[in-house]
Amino acid sequence: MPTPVTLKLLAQELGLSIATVSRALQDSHEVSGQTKDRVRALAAALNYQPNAYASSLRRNISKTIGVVIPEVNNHFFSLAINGIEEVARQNDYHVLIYLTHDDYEHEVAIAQYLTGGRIDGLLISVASGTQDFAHLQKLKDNGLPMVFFDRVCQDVATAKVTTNDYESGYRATEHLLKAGCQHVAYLLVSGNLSIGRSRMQGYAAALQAHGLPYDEDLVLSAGNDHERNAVLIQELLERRPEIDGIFASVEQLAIGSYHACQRLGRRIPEQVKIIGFSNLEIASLLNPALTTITQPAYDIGRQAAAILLRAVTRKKPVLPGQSLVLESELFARASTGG
Amino acid sequence: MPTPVTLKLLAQELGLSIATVSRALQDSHEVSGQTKDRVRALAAALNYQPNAYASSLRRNISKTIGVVIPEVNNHFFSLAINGIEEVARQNDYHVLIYLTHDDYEHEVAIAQYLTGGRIDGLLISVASGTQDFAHLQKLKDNGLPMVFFDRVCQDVATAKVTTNDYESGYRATEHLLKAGCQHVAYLLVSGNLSIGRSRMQGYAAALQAHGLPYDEDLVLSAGNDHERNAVLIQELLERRPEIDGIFASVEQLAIGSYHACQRLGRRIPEQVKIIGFSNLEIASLLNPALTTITQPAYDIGRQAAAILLRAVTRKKPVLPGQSLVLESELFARASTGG
DNA sequence: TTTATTTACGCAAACGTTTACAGGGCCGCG
DNA sequence: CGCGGCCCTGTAAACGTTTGCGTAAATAAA
Repeated sequence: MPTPVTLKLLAQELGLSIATVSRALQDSHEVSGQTKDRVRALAAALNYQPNAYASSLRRNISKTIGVVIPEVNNHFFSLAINGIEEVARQNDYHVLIYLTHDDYEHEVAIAQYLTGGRIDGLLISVASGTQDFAHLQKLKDNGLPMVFFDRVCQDVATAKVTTNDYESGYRATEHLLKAGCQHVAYLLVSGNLSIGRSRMQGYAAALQAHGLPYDEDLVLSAGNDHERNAVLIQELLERRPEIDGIFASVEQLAIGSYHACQRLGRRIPEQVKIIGFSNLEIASLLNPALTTITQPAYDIGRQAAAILLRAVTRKKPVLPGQSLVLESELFARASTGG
Repeated sequence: MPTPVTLKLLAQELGLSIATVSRALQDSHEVSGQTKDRVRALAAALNYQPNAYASSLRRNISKTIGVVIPEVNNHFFSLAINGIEEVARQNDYHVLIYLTHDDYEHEVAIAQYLTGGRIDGLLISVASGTQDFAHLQKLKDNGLPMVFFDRVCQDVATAKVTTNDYESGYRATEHLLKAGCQHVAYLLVSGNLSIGRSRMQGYAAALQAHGLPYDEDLVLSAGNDHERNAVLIQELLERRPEIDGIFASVEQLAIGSYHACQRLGRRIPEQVKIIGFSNLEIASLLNPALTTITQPAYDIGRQAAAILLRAVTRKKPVLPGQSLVLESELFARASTGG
């Protein structure tokens, strides 16, 4: 455990004051070129690394952003993190990560943590169970810049980065209808998720546009337990054998649908066609290849981080007007008869 | 931007000294029960949250660990992060995440960052291109406790959490041989990856045990570019048409093999059998279902974090003797004829 | 009563940085 | 020669916390 090399040490070694050393390292104009060179040389030689906490304390800036997401074991979120991390790195920012496991209580506890000034800004995708947003509003009221992405919360006035969920829902449903489906089920995760709502509205609108009734019994609200979800889907397919199309509003439910069909011996796409929101790179290798609505997850992460960091580095608030809506893409594959 | 609520504010409000307030909140025995109650009540009312940086600076403890991994968009690592995050949370620790994108330069830059005292400990899975470990050795010499997981570096004397790579390589190869393969190719990512070596040794040993020759031309060293890897595999299959088995030492190369076979029109498993290391939950839904060697990724993350945090919280060094080897599991599926 | 001991609190220094302010040397200009 | 100005450097305070030490009051021991 060697003695840490601090400004004080450098100053002593060089016969300078701490202030001068500090300024030299910041390339301040009030220190001579000669001195700068001497300081920099020694700093490099001793591998000086400024103490992040002392600096943060003094400047009230941590050079760190927080990312709160439901889970990381999910292609959408892991791609988004990739984008976030890249932008953060470009701006010399560090990334703290927190997982809510899609649980409201966890989310509240994390929000509580985050009031300690540990981060300069927050990127968050709210848990599906979150109905009350007081904990997030409080963070914002405390002056913490934040940007929502994907799973946003409309009640908090700040920027949000999302995909065109309504249109995507419409297109996905229409894709099934054009493929000949007459009885399309809609699968969503329960809770107040705004994206679930938007996509469902698109679903309902497409049905209506094609003269089909909206049947509430065909809408399945699933939970967090993957195995249980598969069972729920299985039960739905048994209860309503006329179902010939499934629109899964999240990837996991598309997977669950595959499992359900496998167990029931229903053939995809002959008996049931399936489309799902998904960022699986290997959708094309599934049996059968899955038709997907794919969100630009990486870009969502990048853009959300960019908006946040722009605000943070310029010390300006994040405005709702900076919100972005990116487009998702439909890849037609074998699961819908393609 | 309300005035932050600090110890000073609480002290003024209560007519106490800062020291007493601080001690009260730490439940110190040198402050009376009455006063503790008063302090706690006000702290709760004003939602006092200690300034993490001031505390870190003073105590020289950040309650933060760093996680350095090649990428997050990878089932193994995202599961591992899940485990890490869980253990960290249980210990009231925060998690900083850094991605190397499997690039040595990135890794060095990150190591440089980390010397600032920002973290109390480090969990790392090294980049495949990393051959020189001076940057990591320097971190350790600086007194930073670290634990390697999965992609370890043998040269640094600290704990490592891995899977039984040699045995897994042996079993995987044997599985192909027992399924009737005569010409088994081995796919690895280039670089000095110790896991790649161990798995390959298992591969070579299994060949020998079954009286088959080790053919260097059947060993393909791939890179970071997924598309290019698929092409390399394709070329290998064309160059050596007798290949009837592929052992992919990482998930991505199993996927690449599927793509290669798809493009060449080779049927799996009739013409080519494939087995791969993988943590894909949906391996069973692939076309055909992929036979996998699956590592206990979540547990690896948990165990590595546990070892690290035990050392950090007890201020003891991490010893090589604490290393752990977990067992991976073979799931036989259709891609090997199962 | 005096002297030790405990209890409950305050004072002040320290962690390593950043930065407002002051000041000493040196120049040129009046 | 005196004075303002510039260039460079140092002094010291501040960020919010933790903690060794001192101390006054209260209690126990002598």
